[in-house]
Amino acid sequence: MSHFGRSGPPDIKDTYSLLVLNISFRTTADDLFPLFDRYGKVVDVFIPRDRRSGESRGFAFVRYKYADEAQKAVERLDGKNVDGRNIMVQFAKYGPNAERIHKGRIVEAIPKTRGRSRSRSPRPRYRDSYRDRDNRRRSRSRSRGRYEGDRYNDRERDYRRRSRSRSHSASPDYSRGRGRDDRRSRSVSYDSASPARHSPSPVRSPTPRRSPPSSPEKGSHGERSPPSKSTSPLARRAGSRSPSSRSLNED
DNA sequence: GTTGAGCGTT
Repeated sequence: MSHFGRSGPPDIKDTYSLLVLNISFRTTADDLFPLFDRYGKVVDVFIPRDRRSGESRGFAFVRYKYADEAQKAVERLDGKNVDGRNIMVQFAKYGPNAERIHKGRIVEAIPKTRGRSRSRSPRPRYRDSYRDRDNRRRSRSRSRGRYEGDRYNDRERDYRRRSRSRSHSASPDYSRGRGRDDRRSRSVSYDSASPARHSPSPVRSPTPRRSPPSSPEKGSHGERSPPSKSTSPLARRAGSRSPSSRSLNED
């Protein structure tokens, strides 16, 4: 998708991959191509997108044919304002298929047994990601500023907290105050939506009449028979009559 | 309609 050929990478033998970060979510490969093509021969422009949502993840990969052109593009386009966001262009460090990249150039895949006991210094085995990339991709965005630890595991949250202390400045007082305010604000919203504005007790369901909060009921009818063991007066009455084929006709 | 550190597809 979003690249020239629809059969994966066209030709990655001597191309130089550039990683473009901090681009807008609306920026597409077609928008980046003319911008990067001005500084050299762009072989391919690819923007990883989410499979479920289909939206861009906010970064792109631009492949140049020559290193000097790629280097020039990095220096020229790094920090350039594109679509309202200043992009960050740098050489890619990792490859799509575990290829080794030397200064952005795809050298070769990781060999199995070759020169293992050479005089080469033992580089760290843990390169970085490739094992948690799916994890952090799930919590890609927009769930970080409000509710944390709601459905994410503790290890995931801890991982993000420690690793992303970059522009994160929060004090316990601020966090506590905001949480309290937020909670109260939400409660007010619910009361406002209720037909009866009176809420004698801040806890308990605001409508203890006949419809639980689980039923998205707005008016008077539209209540199907609950599939569970709900013993609502209405449901029980209907069930007592015709539990099989009358509920559809009844209104 | 939202979000914002990072490293990629048939």
